[in-house]
Amino acid sequence: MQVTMLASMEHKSLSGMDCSVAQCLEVVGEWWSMLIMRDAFLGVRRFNEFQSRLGISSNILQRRLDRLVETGVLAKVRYSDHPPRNEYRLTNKGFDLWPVLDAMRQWGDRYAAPGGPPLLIVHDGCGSVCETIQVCSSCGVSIDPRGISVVAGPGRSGEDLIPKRPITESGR
Amino acid sequence: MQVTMLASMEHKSLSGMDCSVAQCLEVVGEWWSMLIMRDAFLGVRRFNEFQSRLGISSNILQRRLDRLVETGVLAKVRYSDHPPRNEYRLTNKGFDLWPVLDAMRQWGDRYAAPGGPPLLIVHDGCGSVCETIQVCSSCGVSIDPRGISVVAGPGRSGEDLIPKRPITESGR
DNA sequence: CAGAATAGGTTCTATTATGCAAGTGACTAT
DNA sequence: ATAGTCACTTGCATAATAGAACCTATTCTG
Repeated sequence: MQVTMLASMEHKSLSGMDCSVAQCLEVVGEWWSMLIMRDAFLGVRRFNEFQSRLGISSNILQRRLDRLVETGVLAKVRYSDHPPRNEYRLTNKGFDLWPVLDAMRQWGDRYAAPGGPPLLIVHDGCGSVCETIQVCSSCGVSIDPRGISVVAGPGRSGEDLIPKRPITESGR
Repeated sequence: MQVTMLASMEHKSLSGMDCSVAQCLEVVGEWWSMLIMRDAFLGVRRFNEFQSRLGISSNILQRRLDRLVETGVLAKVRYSDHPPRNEYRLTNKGFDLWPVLDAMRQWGDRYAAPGGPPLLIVHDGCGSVCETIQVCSSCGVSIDPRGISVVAGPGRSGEDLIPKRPITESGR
């Protein structure tokens, strides 16, 4: 699998990595990136607003925003020329990170929210507070790792695949 | 929102943080953690196997494994007493991180896999290569951020919520 | 018009984490 | 007896981070 470096630790790229999870981490795996994206989904756009909500130092925020723009998940949009002012908005590529963020939110709600979930999601379509469940795109049935098999795709040799076997401590 | 620190950077905890995404990142937000979990889902169990697949140094691997055990997503299971040998298996809590990993994989496949997806998922139930889609747990319809509203839950005051507005550069 | 405030940064330094290499202890295989 | 494996642990140089101060342009306030 040849991972050499995780998420580009401020620039060492792991280009050759043939794993999509690692590719995703290269974009949003740095220390504050995911929280910046979360705030972007909540409607935050401006430097100062990110900074005050996150409590991050401005130099780090600047580097993260620059990198998120560079990798194409945020776009720097000028909204005033006269004091030169920019805001950061999600691109479509950034918007598509929603399932990742949503999955993290649900996991955190379940395992690390003793006072109940901090945020609730209301599905406008049906009007109810809901969770997100994962279903198979072919048959629409709910899926989890126990009901799937992993095979090598076009982007990899498959030599390093381990034969299917129980993966949890309880032997599932 | 009061984030003070992202993912515990090797131990500074951000205890008071009322955001489930941040809570999740505190467990798997460190540099190699998510890739270790990915390998665990692929069936990797032993120290040496993680090390050789990831190309990570042994001291860092040790610290990551210890932390993943400490936070309860991996379990250290003794499989030999006589040379004392342990392996690391997913707990149920770790197993439930699957949607996060899967979402990252799909995003990476879409935006960072020029040679095609490195791995394909076959749904054993229907036998076809498939993707995962997210649907509303109430009505079963596919959802994305445009069709939902966010409201404060029991775990938060809601004061810092931003009124719903377009979040992408294209004004959606 | 002077002075304070705001937005969006940049620069500096101390602290902290990482990567690499080497070493340890308990065995096992030859 | 010697070499090798597995699961760690330690030390050290390097790199990334946090925190604070500083900077520039512009607007607001008195």
